[in-house]
Amino acid sequence: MEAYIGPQDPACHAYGHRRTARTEPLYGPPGTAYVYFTYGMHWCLNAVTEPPDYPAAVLIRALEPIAGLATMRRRRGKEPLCSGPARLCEALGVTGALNGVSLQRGVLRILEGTRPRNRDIVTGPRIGITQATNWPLRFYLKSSPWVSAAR
DNA sequence: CAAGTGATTAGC
DNA sequence: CTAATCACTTGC
Repeated sequence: MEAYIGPQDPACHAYGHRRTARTEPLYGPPGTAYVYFTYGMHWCLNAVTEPPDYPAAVLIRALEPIAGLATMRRRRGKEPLCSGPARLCEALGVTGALNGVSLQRGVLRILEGTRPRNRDIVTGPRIGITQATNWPLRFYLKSSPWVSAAR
């Protein structure tokens, strides 16, 4: 995942408190989905992280597909299934219809699971951005094949 | 490496 | 209104 840490982050969609129709969900409560459409064809899923009116979120870049593999394969049509922010949205069927919904209750939820040990979490520069390119706000598991396939 | 693709945004 | 940009993926 990658953090987009708010008004002072030039790579954040809400940089400088930019508040438009698109960025509105970022100003909602933590646990809100922020789903945006980019490059004319891809959806990307974020989870809002800060209290209302402080627009910050994390972009989900990869996950380990555990259940519903057949459905994911049908939606994606190819591998990898969930390595990459737009791939994972396609595999999970996430679209703009879920923009602004709660990720704590509803059809799309982020559950509390087994937390990785801190020493297994690695940081690095965020991918694919043109601003603040070397801020170490990408967090991932070094030994995870799913994130390595996410570039 | 470049193309595809269209919403979003800033700037007239 | 116009034009530039874009937190990506795929196929050369």
